[in-house]
Amino acid sequence: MTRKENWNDGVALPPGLTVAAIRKSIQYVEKESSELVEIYLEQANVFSAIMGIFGAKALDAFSVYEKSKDSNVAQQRFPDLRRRGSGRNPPPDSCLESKASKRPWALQSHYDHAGWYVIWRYWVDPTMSVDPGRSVTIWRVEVVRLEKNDWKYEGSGAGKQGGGRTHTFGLRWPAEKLRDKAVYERLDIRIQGGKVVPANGE
DNA sequence: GCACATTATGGCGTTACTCA
DNA sequence: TGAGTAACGCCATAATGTGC
Repeated sequence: MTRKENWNDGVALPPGLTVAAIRKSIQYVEKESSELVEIYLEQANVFSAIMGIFGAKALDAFSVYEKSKDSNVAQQRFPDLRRRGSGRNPPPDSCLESKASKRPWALQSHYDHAGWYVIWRYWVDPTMSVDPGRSVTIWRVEVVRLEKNDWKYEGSGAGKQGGGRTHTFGLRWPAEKLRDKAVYERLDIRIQGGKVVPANGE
């Protein structure tokens, strides 16, 4: 493998989560999602949701975190994952949320739950120029413990008068909060002009 | 003044629950 | 049983803020 990558041992991980589990998860998500790029081209938001789901699925398989046994909860309630044996209403330290985004820093959610978050930053490369045979590349993975007040309410103009998105919560100062939380980082991909691009000359 | 990050606001998708 | 509501999953872009 020729990819240039960096693993940062200094990032705090939630109890029981290992770097090995994250490594396997990255491989799994990249492989599975590469086969679904058509969805990205069709509708990016749906693809991104699927990326998050793949992330949760991988961590369920490779770590001590697991999806809720109650399928209703697993499908739509916080958290995506909980530590094995942490019970029905796990404390924030045992909650793990899997999120995927193609944006460099920003993080949006529909809820302001406290807990651990794993963020899969991905890049879609239909020409497969960065990784031959692979059209989806995870270029950074952040692991961070967030509190309720790290989230800022972002209102919505949607209402009786007309459409719009439903309200969201956005992470305050994402770049500052996440800068040193990257447990994994590709060195041959960087942020330029607020966009993700392959580094020149690689 | 430029480059970049952040904020605000526009959009779309699914599924489950509640209640008339 | 069907409509409305609420919960979840996101992206894009223009305007504004900030640091060099």
